[in-house]
Amino acid sequence: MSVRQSLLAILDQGPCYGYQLKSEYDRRTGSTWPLNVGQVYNTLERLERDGLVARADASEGEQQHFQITPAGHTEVASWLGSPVVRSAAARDELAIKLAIAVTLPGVDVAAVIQVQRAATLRTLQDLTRTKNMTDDPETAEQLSWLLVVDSLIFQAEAEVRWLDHSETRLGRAAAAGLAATPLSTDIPKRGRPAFAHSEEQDR
Amino acid sequence: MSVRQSLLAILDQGPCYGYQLKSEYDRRTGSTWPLNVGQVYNTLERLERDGLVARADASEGEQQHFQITPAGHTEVASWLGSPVVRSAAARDELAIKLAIAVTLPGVDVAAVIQVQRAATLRTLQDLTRTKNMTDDPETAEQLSWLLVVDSLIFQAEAEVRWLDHSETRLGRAAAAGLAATPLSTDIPKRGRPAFAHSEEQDR
DNA sequence: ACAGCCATGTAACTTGTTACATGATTTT
DNA sequence: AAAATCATGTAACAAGTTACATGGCTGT
Repeated sequence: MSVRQSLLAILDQGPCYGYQLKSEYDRRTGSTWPLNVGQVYNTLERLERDGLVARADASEGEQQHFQITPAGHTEVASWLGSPVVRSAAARDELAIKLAIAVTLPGVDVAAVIQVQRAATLRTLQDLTRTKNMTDDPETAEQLSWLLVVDSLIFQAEAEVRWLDHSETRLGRAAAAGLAATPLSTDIPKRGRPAFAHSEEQDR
Repeated sequence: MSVRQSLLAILDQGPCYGYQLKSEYDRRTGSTWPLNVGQVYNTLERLERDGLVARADASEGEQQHFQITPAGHTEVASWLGSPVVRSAAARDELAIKLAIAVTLPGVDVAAVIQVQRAATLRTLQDLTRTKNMTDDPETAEQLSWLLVVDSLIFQAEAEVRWLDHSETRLGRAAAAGLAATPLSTDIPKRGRPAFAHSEEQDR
């Protein structure tokens, strides 16, 4: 939803045409998450469909300007006024991955953690290096770009901490003789073996 | 991609039928990110289309078992063997939101930060309370669930820290007289005013 | 009998994303 | 003249998500 909402928020500043919106977006969020131009036009079409923006009728050969509608304005205000809920909806791919890996027999979870940590540390280094190049921002765009980089750094640091934490937790669990579970064993109501090479049949 | 990959990884343990996959997924990742059953069947169909799983021919009235193909097995190994890259692709909705908000004139960024922090702190409290209920895990599922909760806690903490950090940074910027930029002002090459009520025309 | 879970699917839809075609204008 | 940038779109597709229909089985 962030592309859609961002473009709408920019449009709340005044009418824009497609290409302009793309450059505005780039100017404001930097090159971290590049935006394909085509997506702008798609998004605009969908925003128009939902009644949040409207085409300003251009007088012949003029660029197609889009302007926000009252409903769109309300939407932007609501977006800016309400927090982003991260736990719900947006699945954390890494958390899920590790959660799955832990429950899977025969998977070297320690290795998974190690690979991830190495990658994240490398990312962290790159980010820090990049950031040091432009501290002390002079424009609002530089400032917002800096905030994005900060965010990535904070997140990456938290990720590393979590990986360390998980590693020790897993060590303790292994020491306690806790092993991963194969498919559907708990409460074998109708005792479904699930494995093809399993002996008994469940029906 | 996490749902698709997770289901495939579970299938790597042995053949499953649709409903079973859903419960396996739930058992392993807990209730944080619930999975709709319908999605399992959709995902299975797409995995089959991509040649990563195959229908095991059921002998009359039997459940439709799916089994992983060699290609699917390779895919799982590759998934577990390579790190999740977070900075690329996956846009951070909050970071983008704040980055946009900072560059938008007339937006009370401090308020946005405050609302977000309040919400995140509340989430953090809930998570901590939930976690304390089941520390010291006894099964691999409890362990993986705990890791997920830990992950959310670590992330939420990082988020709060980042929000604080951003607040002070914004304070400094405001003190330095740094203001948000209106639409397309930098380098007015062909001097496009962008605002409808603007005086001059650019072409 | 009925409620509730087990089980399988289908259809419709969302946002995000990329590849491609097309032409105008500007710069080199 | 050629290359780069500006500018607008279209078409197709990916993954995620939900609502709905359908039927069997189980426990009360």
